[in-house]
Formats: sequence, C-alpha cells, structure tokens
Amino acid sequence: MSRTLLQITDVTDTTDAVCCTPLTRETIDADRAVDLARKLKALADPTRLRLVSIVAASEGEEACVCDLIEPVGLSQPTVSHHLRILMEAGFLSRSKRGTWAYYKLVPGALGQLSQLLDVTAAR
Amino acid sequence: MSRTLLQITDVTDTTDAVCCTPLTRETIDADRAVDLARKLKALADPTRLRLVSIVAASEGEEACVCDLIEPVGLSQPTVSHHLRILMEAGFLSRSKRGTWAYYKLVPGALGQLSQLLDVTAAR
DNA sequence: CGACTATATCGAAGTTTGTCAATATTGGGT
DNA sequence: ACCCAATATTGACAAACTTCGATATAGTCG
Repeated sequence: MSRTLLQITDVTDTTDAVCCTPLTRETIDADRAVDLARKLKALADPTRLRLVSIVAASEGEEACVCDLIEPVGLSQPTVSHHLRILMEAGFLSRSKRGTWAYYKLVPGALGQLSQLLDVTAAR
Repeated sequence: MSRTLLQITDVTDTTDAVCCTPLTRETIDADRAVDLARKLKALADPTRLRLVSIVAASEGEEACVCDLIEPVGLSQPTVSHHLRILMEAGFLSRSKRGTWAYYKLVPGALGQLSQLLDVTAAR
C-alpha cells in the first residue's frame, strides 16, 4: 500500500540532521517537528530558493557572494544574511578564499530533506 | 554525474501545483521561487508538520478536527487556522460530514514537493 | 423552535522575519 | 603603513506570523 507518512531519520541534537534509519512512526514527535520545521523554514523564502538554485547550477555547485548579489537583486547585507541562514540550516557551506567567500551546496542535504517529506512517493 | 538541481514542474497560476514535465533549468525563476516558497512555508511550522503527520497516520489519511486539537495542545481556533493554511497550500482537503470537518491528505502533494526539492537525490 | 456541539472567523497582542543603510572586519596590493 | 575591495555584523523598521479569547456560523437533536 502507499501510506504517505512523515518519516524522521535520526537527527542530531542541534544543527545538522543526519543519518539513516527511518523510524516509520505514525506521528512525528514535537522535538523533531521543531527540527524539521527549522530546515523547511530556511528554504521557505523565494530569495533563498533562488540562491540555492544558483549555487546548485554553478561550477562545482559553488558560487561566490559577488556572483549572487546581482541575480537576486537585493543588497549585499541582505544576501549575506540569507546565505548565513542557509548555512546554519545545513544546506550550504562556506569557504573563504582570499577576499571572497564561496558558498557550496552541502551534498545530500536537499535530498535528505526531500526524503523526510515523503519516503513513499511514487517516482 | 549527480548535479543537484532545483527543478520545477508546471505550476498553475494560483493554488494547486500540478504536473509533470520537469524543466531541468539551472536556476529557478522568480515567480516559481515564490510559488515553491509558499508551499514550503505552509509546511515550515512544527504544529503544521504534526498536523500533517497525524492526518497521514490516520485511517484513510483523514482526521476530524476534534481529534487534532488535543494532540497538538493548542486552542481550537489556532488549529483551524493551521489547517486552513495547509489546505490553501494544497496539502490537505476538507470535507464536512455533519457537524464535523474531516481533513484529508491530498494524494501526492507531499511527494510532488519532495521531488521538486531534489530530483536527483540518491535513493 | 431552542439548546447544544463542532468549526470558522475576527480582532488583538506579542514575536519573528526580510530588508536596508551604516559600520566593522578581513585580506590584498601599492 | 595605507587604501581599497569583498564580506559580515549591527540597528532599525515595516510586514508577516502565531496565538488566543470572543464571537459567528452551521448542523443535530430535543
């Protein structure tokens, strides 16, 4: 049968959700709901979706802040702010090279969230 | 290769996202980012995640409001409010039977969102 | 019809969020 | 050492969100 369940994998206490054993429980408990909501909230903004998308489409799934400002059409501080939120939620990582800051997709982060939302979806 | 891209399916002007042809474009355009963000935002709340989860785990993926109030521990108006948001985002549908209102998972809605987030995730 | 029950809507209070201008920080070049 | 460029942080403000109590609506049963 195709029961659609919210599944939750083992999630660390604070920031990065991890790993693997999906405990197919009927209802998500409050703590994990808070954790999952935090991740979703990080993605639930048009600007941040575009940032992730642009980074994902860049060479090496990595982009410099200077290349992100103009496409999204917002001020530099605002872009930095959004990037920080995406980083704290575990979707991007940052590496400074010289004066530049490069933000990179954290491999599997989106996929993991995707699976949390619906493990039994038809594909 | 395993490029992780944000993909967007064809989406109707307003409420319910639909259908099918994933246009694997590099960057999500502004309009679709707004639309996807709206759906994510509807899910990006601990209470609403729990509501969806409880409904998903119920018989027929359907539950009465009266059965949802106590589990989430919030007032009845607040629960109604959250259910309305989930309905407007296309995750739940409502059917009144007598005095009761039954909210039901919209089949495939979560799965579709899941696929939008990451089409190439390892599974 | 009248009382009761289940749900929805309204209005308000408190909190969070998105954005910018101004400023701080850091690294490179002259 | 100094200046310039790239990014981050701070402070402020408006808009949006979550929640509640009070009230409205609609359906059921005497």
